[in-house]
Amino acid sequence: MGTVSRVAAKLNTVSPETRHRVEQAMRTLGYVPNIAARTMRTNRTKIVGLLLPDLANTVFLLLAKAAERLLGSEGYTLFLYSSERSPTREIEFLELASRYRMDGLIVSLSDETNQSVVEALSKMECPIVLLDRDTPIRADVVFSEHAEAMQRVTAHLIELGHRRIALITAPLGIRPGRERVLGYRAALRDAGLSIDETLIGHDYQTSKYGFSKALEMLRRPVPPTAVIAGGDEIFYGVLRAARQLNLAIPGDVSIVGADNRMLSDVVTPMITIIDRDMEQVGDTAADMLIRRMNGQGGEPVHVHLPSEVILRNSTAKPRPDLV
Amino acid sequence: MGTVSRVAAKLNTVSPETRHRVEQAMRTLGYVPNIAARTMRTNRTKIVGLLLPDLANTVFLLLAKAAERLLGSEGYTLFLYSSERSPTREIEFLELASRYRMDGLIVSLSDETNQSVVEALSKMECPIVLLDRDTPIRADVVFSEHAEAMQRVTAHLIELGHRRIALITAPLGIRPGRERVLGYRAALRDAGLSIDETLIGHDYQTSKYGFSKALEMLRRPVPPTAVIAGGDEIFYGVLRAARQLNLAIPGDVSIVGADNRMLSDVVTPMITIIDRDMEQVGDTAADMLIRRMNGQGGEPVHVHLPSEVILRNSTAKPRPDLV
DNA sequence: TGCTACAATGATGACGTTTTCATTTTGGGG
DNA sequence: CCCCAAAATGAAAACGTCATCATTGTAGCA
Repeated sequence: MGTVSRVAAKLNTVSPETRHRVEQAMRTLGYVPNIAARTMRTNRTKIVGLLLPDLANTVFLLLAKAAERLLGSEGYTLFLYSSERSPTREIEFLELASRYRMDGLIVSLSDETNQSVVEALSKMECPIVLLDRDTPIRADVVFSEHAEAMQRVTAHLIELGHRRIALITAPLGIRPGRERVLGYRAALRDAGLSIDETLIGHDYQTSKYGFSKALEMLRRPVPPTAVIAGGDEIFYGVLRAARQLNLAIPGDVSIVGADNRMLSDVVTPMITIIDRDMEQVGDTAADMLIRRMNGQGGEPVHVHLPSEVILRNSTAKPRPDLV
Repeated sequence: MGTVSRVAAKLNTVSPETRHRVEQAMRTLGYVPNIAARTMRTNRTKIVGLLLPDLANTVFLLLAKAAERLLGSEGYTLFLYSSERSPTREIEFLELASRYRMDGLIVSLSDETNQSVVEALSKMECPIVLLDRDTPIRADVVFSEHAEAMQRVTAHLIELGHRRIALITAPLGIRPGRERVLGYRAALRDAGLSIDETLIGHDYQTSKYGFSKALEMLRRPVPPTAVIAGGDEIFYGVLRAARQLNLAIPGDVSIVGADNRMLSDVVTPMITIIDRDMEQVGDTAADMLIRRMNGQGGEPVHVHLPSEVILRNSTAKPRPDLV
């Protein structure tokens, strides 16, 4: 009977006595509401999909945790999916979201220039919040600030006396990669230094690439005296390369990492990093999405969140004989 | 009409011509099947839930990836959930699984002695595969071997000349904690060494605990010459403690880690670890679950998978003055 | 007491799929 | 050329919930 539904929905159009009776019965019968049936009737699943490039990345986990907390308080369940940086898997995820009729999506693309992904994304029916990507899609976006922090930390290295500073970061196909290169160039330009293009790497966002690129650079006859790693994986790779070459940090080479507080804490010495508050990113994205799922209309909203440079022991003056 | 369903289900009771017509129409109308409706009719969601204690743990991610691959090939979607080692969240997950009518579950409990979790688990209707836990629940289980590998690595340290070997591992409320302590004790016993209970820690499975416990032990007037970390987080903590005290590895203290290949690769020096093939664990669990979901009956199956000791540079003879 | 107004509850249909059953069409053999 | 078997297709019911509408019960007021 419809009354059961009224009890479940906690409406107040049911007498206390009846409510009690129904609740009693639900317990003894082990009644569990059938979400599929509810979904068919209401067209809402109370599921929000979160698409991430990579789950091994602690940065994204902080974000996911924060988003889950906020969405959970509104009765939503978070569905976590990792694309492994594969556009094919990104499209598969969107397919999944359509079929299961998810109520909303938070999406971090692995390549914002990929046409088919962007097209599939723009065809979605549910509200979407994008993470840190420039696309023509009409959707809310949470941007992280990269250029300015990169400019600051590069300037800091220059001030310490570094002249050959390497930057290894994500491809230019995603905004963070582009922005970081921009900030880096700006700092060098401001200092009146020429830019050695061979000291900039932005081919892949993997630990392997960070490793091999850093290795190649640091083995040159005239190696860089500092290496800036943009992004978690590359950071790992750069650290491995430094160790492989038995380079002391910061004695032989200064290193700047990104995001990964856990790793940068455990490595000797503690690493200077560019950090951002991923919980804030998660909270912001979830909040924007909840509003949209509640039917709030209006133009797409763009939020910009700051990054922070945390100076620690991995950056110091270069050895005079290396400069 | 029912024919559409026949086309979607790829049954061969439909003429090629009609099939083509229907597929054409589906494309032009942008038809996406409604899983909720299908679920209501068939009582299957094609969703498998994976409950993990922690997503930051790379060990579990390898497992999840492997399971997802195998389940995906059978048309299942993996729903990932982290309990954050909270029994409350574990029960919430089971609630979720019931409401959404998931087809099967793979579950790693944070405390197998928790009555309400075990009870909730035993009330579930769908097939369940447990990961490495001893419970009275009638379900398939994938066990990892811990005791024997721990015994081997402890014996190795004894052979190198260590006499005060610390073990910091997971609580005895989960099988890996118990088994590791067993193996450790067995090795000491076999060598005829007495066991210093103050060198065994098994209170929490957190980085913080590993850090503070290792710090306390290593600061003693007569500190251990080797520390074995059982589990990922504790491993992190032990490394941080060693760094904080400026202890050289393995000069001042030998260290044995667990599971985390990524971390043990990047830290100087490379760390001796107890390792296991988590992809195999994931594959095995997924395979067992798929069989059950296909209706295969029979007694619960228990599978035991091996662990491996990988000797690297973090274990060496203790300094003579320390022994 | 009798009427109205409102609260509480019962009955019913619709959501989109699958499946079963009935009907129509097709093709082959007598 | 006709009939029957088999293949193809159409029609209809059911899954569990929620929302709408109709009905019953109750209390308040004249």
